[in-house]
Amino acid sequence: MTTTADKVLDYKPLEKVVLSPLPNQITTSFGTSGKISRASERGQETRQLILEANFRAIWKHGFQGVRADKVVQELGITKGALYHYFPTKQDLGYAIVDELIKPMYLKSWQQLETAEGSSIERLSTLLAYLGSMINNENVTLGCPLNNLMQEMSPLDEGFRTRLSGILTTLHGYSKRCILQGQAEGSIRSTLNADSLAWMLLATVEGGYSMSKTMADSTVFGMCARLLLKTMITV
Amino acid sequence: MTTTADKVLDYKPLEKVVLSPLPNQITTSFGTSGKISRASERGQETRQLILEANFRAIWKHGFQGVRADKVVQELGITKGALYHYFPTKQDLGYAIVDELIKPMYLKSWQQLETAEGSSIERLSTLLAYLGSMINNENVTLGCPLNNLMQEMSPLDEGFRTRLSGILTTLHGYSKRCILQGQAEGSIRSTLNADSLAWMLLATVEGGYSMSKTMADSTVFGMCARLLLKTMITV
DNA sequence: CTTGCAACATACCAATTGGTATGTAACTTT
DNA sequence: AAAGTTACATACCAATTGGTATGTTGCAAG
Repeated sequence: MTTTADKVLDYKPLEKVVLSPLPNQITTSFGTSGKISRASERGQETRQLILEANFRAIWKHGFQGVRADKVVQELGITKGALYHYFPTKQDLGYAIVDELIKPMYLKSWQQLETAEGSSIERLSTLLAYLGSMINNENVTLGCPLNNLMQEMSPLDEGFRTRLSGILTTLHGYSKRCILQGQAEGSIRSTLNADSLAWMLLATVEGGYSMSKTMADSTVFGMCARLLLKTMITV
Repeated sequence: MTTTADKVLDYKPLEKVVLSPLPNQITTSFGTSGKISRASERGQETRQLILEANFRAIWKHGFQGVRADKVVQELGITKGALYHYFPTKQDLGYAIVDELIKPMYLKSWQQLETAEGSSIERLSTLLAYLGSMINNENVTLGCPLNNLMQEMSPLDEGFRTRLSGILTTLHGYSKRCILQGQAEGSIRSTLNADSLAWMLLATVEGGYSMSKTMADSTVFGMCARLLLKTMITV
């Protein structure tokens, strides 16, 4: 017997975005002024390399655990370049959140508003997509957003407000999708949309967390599938 | 209109355990041999002080972020004592997991098996209890277990196996409680108990995570209340 | 064509790590 | 009461941190 939730969670992957190495779609749009010098062009490339390499390092070691100069050394870049673009480690961290993590997550979750299909189908597609990002190599790395939230929220208000801003946006996408689903009749309307949106986020992030520590990518799928099932009108 | 889930989540707090400072119930049972020397008694006290102070520091700063010798210095204890009891920082970390975190969580979640009332009532009591642990001072600190999972799982297999062991036990408590609830008829039996137990854990840890970064203790409550509501037989 | 500035490279640095080596007082065992 | 052990305190240490200070090189505008 396959239920609606099962069917709806059958893989319908979006364009495959591999997290490591980073999607190269995510590049800062620079040179909007029209005139781009060779030097500054190469400069922005270097800056981007530094950002992405440190993103990956933070993903594994945490912000505090990362030694930014060692990370860039492996790119053949020296401390000079690093501190040329990012005056402090904190600035580097903020830039990684603003320029890599934020667009990455907004892009994925925005599909809840822009993609085709019913609300529940869009939710299903998103969850399937998020689940498909987990593989055996990165399962213990978890969710970069969640990792950073856990580590930095109590330590640095600049990080916390940036990250809570991302969450608020994702919550907004989710809530509107849920409300629409309830209007359509595909999502149980007895469930408060605002709370359900938070629960969605909590279950997704918690699911990543469980998979990470259990080193078992299937746990996330179990949580996601069941979450959908409990939302669908009976 | 108050639903079953609302009613069942009305605070029915267990004995109030304040996390900071740590519950003094949680002390290693030493001296079971009957003969307790003065020196070793005082020694175990010192050891316990070191453990608890570092637990609190790790809760906020993460394992990597903690400087164990500075932590004990604030207790008037020196490095000598610290390295006398814990040969390395890693040993200290493992001891904190084994002797503080593990018993703390097992004790709370075991109520799912030992407490009175129906399964759904016990679940509700647990969630209310877990929610009651969050206050304005510690909301951005989050859940000590979740924090450590996030930080250390990819970095140290010893940490990961210890933490996954705790999760497995909590999952067991949850699953058995859910199965019993399904037999009783209070929990929707169309939901797979194993998956639901993982989703319960994910939503709880994810809820802590959301509350932490949003710096808003009410988010956890929203997730918990809705989770219960989706489990209850309609 | 030269002056200026961006884009790095190299060398250096104080403070901080996680620890070790060694001493000593108190207590325990024989 | 001598000898050994536990429970610390103090002083020291190499490696690492997050940076800074000072070059150097190449493009680009005036």
